[in-house]
Amino acid sequence: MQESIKRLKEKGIRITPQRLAVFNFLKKQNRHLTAEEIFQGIKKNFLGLSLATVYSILELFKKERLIQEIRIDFYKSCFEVKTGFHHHFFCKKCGKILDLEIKPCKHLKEKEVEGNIIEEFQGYFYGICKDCRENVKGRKS
Amino acid sequence: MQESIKRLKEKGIRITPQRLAVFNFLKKQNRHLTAEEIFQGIKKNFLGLSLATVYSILELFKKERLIQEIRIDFYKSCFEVKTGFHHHFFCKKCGKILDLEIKPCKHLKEKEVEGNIIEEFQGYFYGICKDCRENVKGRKS
DNA sequence: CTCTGTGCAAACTCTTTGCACTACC
DNA sequence: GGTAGTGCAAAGAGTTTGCACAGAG
Repeated sequence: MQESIKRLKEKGIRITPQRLAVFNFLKKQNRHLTAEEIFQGIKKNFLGLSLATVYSILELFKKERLIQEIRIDFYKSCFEVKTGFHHHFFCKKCGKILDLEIKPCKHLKEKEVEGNIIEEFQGYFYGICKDCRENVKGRKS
Repeated sequence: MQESIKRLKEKGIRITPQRLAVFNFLKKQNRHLTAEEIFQGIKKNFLGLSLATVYSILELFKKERLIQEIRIDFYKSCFEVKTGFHHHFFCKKCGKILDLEIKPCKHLKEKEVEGNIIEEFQGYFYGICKDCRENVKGRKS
């Protein structure tokens, strides 16, 4: 809690209960969540917390590089606290998003490619996840 | 032209003037285009071509793996004819999407990762493109 | 001739915006 | 106390859907 406040202050972010709640919720869940999920997860502690506020807070955190936005699922964004660099996998069948453990290759960490400044990289894999694959097998189809 | 018809027929896609037009336009332009751009580019040849039809055709082509969808720009999709595997770059300043020539590493072509079946990979870089970077330099800011 | 594709307009989802009110620092 | 953040509701963009008509095979 104190540590969250410190992280936000370091970035020059003014502390509000809403911001702390969003940051702590993301940290505690430690996975990718949609704005809606964050909103639902927090709102019981705030009479009248607004989804628009959640979006604006996420936008701010993103700008300050505290979190990253993942848009592997075409029709909604997920957010997660920035951790080690990793790729994501999206299951076309069940819509699940997984973190992949495979090491990203070296040149994905370069700061410049072909004259363009790289601030960020997102690696998205699409396919059928282990679970869905095994279910299909089970049904021997 | 004949070749396009052949490609579509191979995939079991029924030939219509609209589908041919979309496919040929994408092939001719040979770059990522939004649904809207495709629509605008073709509609002069079709009194009353509909944007919804363009979307449905793109969806079909995508399913048949003739084209790929690129969603590096969070708020709109681009489509391009499937070509050699490459990464994309998105300029946060001007919104331009570039193809990067860097070779993707070997394991990005694997068909299976950690038990999940991989059908597709998208590598998205975000940053400031060469042109915008130089303009800023020029203005010595 | 039949089944599939198309056009149109309306609907839908997620996200953003504008403005008055609130509350951090 | 002043500036920056919040809530609300409404707007916005891009995409999808439903249905009647048209056209490919």
